[in-house]
Amino acid sequence: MTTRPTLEKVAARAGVSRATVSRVVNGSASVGEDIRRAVLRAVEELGYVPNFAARSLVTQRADTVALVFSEPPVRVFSDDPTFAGIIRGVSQELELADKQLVLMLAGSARGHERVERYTTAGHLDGVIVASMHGADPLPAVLARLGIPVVCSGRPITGNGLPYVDMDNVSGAMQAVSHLVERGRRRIATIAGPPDMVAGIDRLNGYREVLRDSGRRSIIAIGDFTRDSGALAMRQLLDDDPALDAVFVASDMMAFGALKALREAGRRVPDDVAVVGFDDVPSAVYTDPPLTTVRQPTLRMGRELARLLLDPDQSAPVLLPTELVVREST
Amino acid sequence: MTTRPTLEKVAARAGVSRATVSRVVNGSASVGEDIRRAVLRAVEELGYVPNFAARSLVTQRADTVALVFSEPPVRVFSDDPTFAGIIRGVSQELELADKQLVLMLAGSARGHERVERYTTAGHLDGVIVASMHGADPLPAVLARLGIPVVCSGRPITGNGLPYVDMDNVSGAMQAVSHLVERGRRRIATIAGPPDMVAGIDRLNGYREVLRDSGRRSIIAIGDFTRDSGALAMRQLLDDDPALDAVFVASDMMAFGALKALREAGRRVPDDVAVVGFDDVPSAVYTDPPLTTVRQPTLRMGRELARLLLDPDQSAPVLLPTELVVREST
DNA sequence: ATGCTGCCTGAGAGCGCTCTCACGGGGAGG
DNA sequence: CCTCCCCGTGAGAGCGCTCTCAGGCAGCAT
Repeated sequence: MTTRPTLEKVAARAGVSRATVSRVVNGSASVGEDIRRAVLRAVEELGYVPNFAARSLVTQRADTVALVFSEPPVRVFSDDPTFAGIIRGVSQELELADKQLVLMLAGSARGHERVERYTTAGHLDGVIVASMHGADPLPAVLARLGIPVVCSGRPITGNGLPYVDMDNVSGAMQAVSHLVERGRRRIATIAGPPDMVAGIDRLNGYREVLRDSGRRSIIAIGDFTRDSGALAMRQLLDDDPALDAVFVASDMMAFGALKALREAGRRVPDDVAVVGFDDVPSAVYTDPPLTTVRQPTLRMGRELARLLLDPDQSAPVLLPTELVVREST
Repeated sequence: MTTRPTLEKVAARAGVSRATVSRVVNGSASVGEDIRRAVLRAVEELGYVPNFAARSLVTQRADTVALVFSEPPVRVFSDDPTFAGIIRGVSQELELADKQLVLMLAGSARGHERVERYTTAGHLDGVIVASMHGADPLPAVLARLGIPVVCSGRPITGNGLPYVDMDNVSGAMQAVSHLVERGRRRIATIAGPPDMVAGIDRLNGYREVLRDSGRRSIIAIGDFTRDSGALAMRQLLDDDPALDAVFVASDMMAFGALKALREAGRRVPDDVAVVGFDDVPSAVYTDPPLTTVRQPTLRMGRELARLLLDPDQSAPVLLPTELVVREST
């Protein structure tokens, strides 16, 4: 038990050479059927499992991919389920390719450096970078290390790397158009962080529809958290007490907004209609259930993994979003 | 860029032997100060980073620890923030020890097998097993492989392995006592899965207080998800329409229960008082804000990592829980 | 029967690192 | 001034695996 069997041992047991065992284990063709069987039996009997480090040393591969969140850990692993879907999707797809996923948080400069070292040390043969703020240099740095990199969300400054993104603009437009169709006159928005693509694009979608429908925009900014949503809602109510609708750029913030509205004595949707973005599971459980824009997070994860694994596909992927109408509008 | 510098290269550049460079890189004592400096300069100039596979091959260490969830991925990475806290805690502590964390899902038999192979292949030098159902054989199997294993949550059948657990019994007792003190007469519970320690212990706590206070118990079972909470609440209302309080074994289920209560026209807390368990962030955002039992998830993660890393500590750790009173009671 | 082609197998050289062991030289003690 | 010791350094042997290369043998054509 203490010491694991090596290729050598298996070879001895099967009465063949190391090379042959290696061939069998790696599923190489051209091994005599009887010999193959003998080897497999020896492997079975000894409970042989190839040593990863030894293999990796010679193949220069690690069969491991990292999903890096360029974000303080609080948000990623708090309870924003957007990340959860992505993680699961990536994980599923990677499993099919028999690769292992490791999650890394790189919210700080130290974090960036850790990821870099980890990559350089040869732990990884691919990296997915998610939730970037501003012009995050990390993806480009990693790519320069000679390793495949894909981005989750369009990089704010095109870095030429492949990426997968949600169609945020269209989603926002659907949401706001819906509010317009419902006859709302004063439609505000709680936007996401101005240094994140999801924040920017959703705000642009809002602006566009508002402009086309001849309404004026009423804007507050949040950072995608519940607390910031509540805060922004209070500001909005101060700015324009007569607003009758609000498009919130994330469900988490919408939950905060709902609470602020409740505390301000406004009824939803009677006084103020609310639309969120993300369609997290708990959107069904709010009072009232939240109208929101669904985005395919699981699929995003899968596409990210696929893009990373497929060497000759590098075109960006844009995933559709869809309005889900519930009782908050 | 294509080919990373090796120890050899650094040695050549610094005009010393490989052994010496290795000593410097690994912080060994007894290297002349001037030579050490020369080596460090060479390392710097060449951007040398030790190859992980080569090192691991000889040291037999991987400097990597896995956190495996013996649970279908849906729950772990949905939006139950209990896991999030644990993950962050483990991650923090591991970072201090300069080890990398990898997350593995092992909800299926295939998953178990994957984790086993991964461990045997030498990827890991420690495993934390979380959210076990029933008499999960995984921890013991892994331990038999000769690798440190700790369990998150007391194993349902003592397997002799070190573990960290929340004081679920006491938490439940606090919650139910609180309900009793509030003068509630018919106190029901929505229990967790009967094959999970958290489910069992919380139910026991409930039972104990109820018995002592001469009330009869009214029980429904859920699986810690929102949907199951809603379902269980409806059952409870059927069973005893006159119930005036419910202790719910998880916040997620409590959210479901709140919704079911709302739909049944019951006011909270006027008609029915509700206490949850976990104190997830969104517990503040429900209507009304949820009274619940807080558990130190971050700390749990840290303790798990500490227990794993410290070879000569194997005593179980029991973490305190604390009632947080809000408006739902 | 002999030569040749082609397929299967084995031998052996590393991959980049750590670590043991031996060695050289300087300081202290005789 | 010589010997002993110890400290700092280098040489070299692997860790377990993959992969190239060459050798052997069967089968076919001549």
